[in-house]
Amino acid sequence: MKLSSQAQAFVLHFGEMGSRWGFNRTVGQMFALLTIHSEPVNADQLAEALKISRGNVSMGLKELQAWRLIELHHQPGDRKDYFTAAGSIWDLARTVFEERRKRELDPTLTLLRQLLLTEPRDEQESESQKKIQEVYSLLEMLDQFANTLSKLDEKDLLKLMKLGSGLSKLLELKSRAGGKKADTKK
Amino acid sequence: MKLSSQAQAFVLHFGEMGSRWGFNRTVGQMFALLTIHSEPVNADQLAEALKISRGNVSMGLKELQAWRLIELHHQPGDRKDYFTAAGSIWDLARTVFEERRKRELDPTLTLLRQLLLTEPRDEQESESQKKIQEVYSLLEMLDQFANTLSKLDEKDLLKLMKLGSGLSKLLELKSRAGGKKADTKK
DNA sequence: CTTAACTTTCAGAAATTTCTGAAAATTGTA
DNA sequence: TACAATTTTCAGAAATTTCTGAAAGTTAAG
Repeated sequence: MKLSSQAQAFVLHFGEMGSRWGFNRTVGQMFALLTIHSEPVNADQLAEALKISRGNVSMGLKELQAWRLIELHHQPGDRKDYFTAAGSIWDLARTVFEERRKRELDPTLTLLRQLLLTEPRDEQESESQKKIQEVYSLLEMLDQFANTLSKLDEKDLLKLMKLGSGLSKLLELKSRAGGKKADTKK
Repeated sequence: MKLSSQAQAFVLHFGEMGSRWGFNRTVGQMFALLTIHSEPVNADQLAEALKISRGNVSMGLKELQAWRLIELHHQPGDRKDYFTAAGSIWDLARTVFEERRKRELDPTLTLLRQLLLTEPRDEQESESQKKIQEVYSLLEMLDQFANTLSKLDEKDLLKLMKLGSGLSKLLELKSRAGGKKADTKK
């Protein structure tokens, strides 16, 4: 479990960025390590490579499993648990995207939906309600869009992301061609 | 500065979600408050409404300004600084999106670019390099795509997000129509 | 220039999050 | 069943982040 200096830098950086991506430093490091290292790695190796306690590794692995970012394996004749990143870089990015949508959008949508149920009692509340409705509509749409993106297969997703300025042209094209809902819009 | 119970719930929730969205609790609350409250608000009012110290408000405002999420105003005959959310809900969402891209993607792209410059010294390093390249390619593409989305005008963005399953059909359409780069792909 | 109104700063306190390591629990083997 | 290998748990310690409030800084008006 000796890391090249490149790998080392990669791992440390993912640790630092971790909190911005939704996990803590050591979880970020563990994820990065399992991502660049294609061979399965066990908990002791992680603890040694990252210089963290065995207990911390155990908690981190649990969290990465909750994110569905790692997979458990077994080596014949070895009772230890071995882990690898769950799939290709592409698969991992997709999973992170989906999990983040769930964690960042869903709870808010649920709350806002609930707030919109209660009738405003006065002018003041009516004003708030209106803003809440706006926020809700936007986040709801964003959530649906994220969902649509998640469902695209790799080929289409790649095509879409590579469009660049072609995207607005394509959207234009759609209007002219008269997309299914083009004439339904209010 | 009395908040309706709806507004109150909204503000508290944004405080709790704050950390997942890239800012701390009180900054999240301040942002939420300025978002539902259309009238300009001054620092003392924020401190009172959120029950936090004046110093904390000052720091939070500074951070929200760094995010470009609030605007400074002045009331005639009043020396205090007043703030409002910077634009419509739509504008705000766009800004959050752009700022997050900058904070979450750019530093990593910079590091990976740098790691890719050094020649691998052995088989081990060559393996790491390969993975780093894959991660880089994906994040670079994602960054470009986010950039493209940021540049779309509101009309097109709305159209795109509302496509739903129509999106893959549209992409299909593009292939058949023979997009500019369709035959250039390796 | 002086003063009063207001804002910012920042050292230390408080709150929160993360980490350790020893003990408890689990699991496979004989 | 007994035991040794391994993993998980979790109380308290350590590290980090956030918050307070008093002092310093800034600015406009007289």
